[in-house]
Amino acid sequence: MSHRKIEMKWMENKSSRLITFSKHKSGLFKKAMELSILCGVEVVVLLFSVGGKAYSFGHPSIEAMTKKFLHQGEGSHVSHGESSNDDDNIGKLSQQLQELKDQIQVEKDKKKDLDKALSKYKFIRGKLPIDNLSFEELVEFKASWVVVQDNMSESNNELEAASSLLLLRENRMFETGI
Amino acid sequence: MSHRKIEMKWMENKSSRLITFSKHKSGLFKKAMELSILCGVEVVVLLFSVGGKAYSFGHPSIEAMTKKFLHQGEGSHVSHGESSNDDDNIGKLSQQLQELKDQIQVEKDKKKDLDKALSKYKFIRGKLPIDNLSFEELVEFKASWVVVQDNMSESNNELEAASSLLLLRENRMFETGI
DNA sequence: AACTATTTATAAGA
DNA sequence: TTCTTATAAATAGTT
Repeated sequence: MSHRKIEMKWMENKSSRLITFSKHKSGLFKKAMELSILCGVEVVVLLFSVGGKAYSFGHPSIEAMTKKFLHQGEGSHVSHGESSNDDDNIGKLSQQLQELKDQIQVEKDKKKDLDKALSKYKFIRGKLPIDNLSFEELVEFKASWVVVQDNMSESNNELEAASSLLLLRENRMFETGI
Repeated sequence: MSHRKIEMKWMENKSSRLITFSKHKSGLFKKAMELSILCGVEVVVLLFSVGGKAYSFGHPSIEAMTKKFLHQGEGSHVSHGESSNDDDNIGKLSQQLQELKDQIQVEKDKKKDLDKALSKYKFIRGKLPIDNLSFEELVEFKASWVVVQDNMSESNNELEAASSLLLLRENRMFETGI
């Protein structure tokens, strides 16, 4: 009895599981790329292993998606009359970004001692009204979370988890598959 | 000559392409779920169609991932001695969040007029040093981006694109497949 | 939506 | 790991 189908449940045998993970990861990424090419869609696949290791696949490339993002709306915008030129806008955006950075730096300094206490903070579901936070509040929450994390462990696992959670929450508006 | 394999390139015929998209999307999500179950990994798949429509799949469920995130570190943290209790920490975090919210609201008010001009801003790759931004700077950039977007179109496409881009940039540290 | 001829993915073995 | 091969799964074109 060999070359048989396997039961759809967690594989307890570690070596088989690792082999299966490797094979299925390749297969999944390949399928993702095929879908992207055939139908002209952008695709992102993220995997988080139990050990916290993360794997990602994106097609088109990160470069291409960055380029698309940076050039979005080009050639299709409506003039408002009071517009300044691109260089001015770049300057203004950079300035705005710098002001936000300055503000967050102030927050960072004020919260220096708090960071340490928070580093072993246990979130209690229900006490923090995270389910009721808007997207914007979540962005802010994440910003504060990043501040809290600053002095923390050598691992980026929590940050990765936070990122995926934030993204998932942002995507509540998405159609969910299966 | 039927039931043959297809060329791996963009399908120009719209109806075939839609059927293929539907079939492959299901297949991809199924493969993602299998990998999650068999190997105990968390998986997220995001699709962005040309029209801007987005589809996502996550396993385990958003609920489960949220729960895991909220309880992360429980039972494994090291005492620091000067810790306060959970309720104090919740209060402090909430306060910190509120302060960040207040600051961003101030920024928002100050930038009210700028928003309009920026709404038709064309990003020029290379002029804005986005490739050199750190993760934290990107979080801040995104926060400012959200502010700018506030008065904008009814569509969430740009926000989705920004989200995926942010996530992709955060994941430069990840192993990239294929 | 369902049906099959084919192609593709992959489990186990080497 | 990488290859091989038997088997299972996915899917392209048809109905």
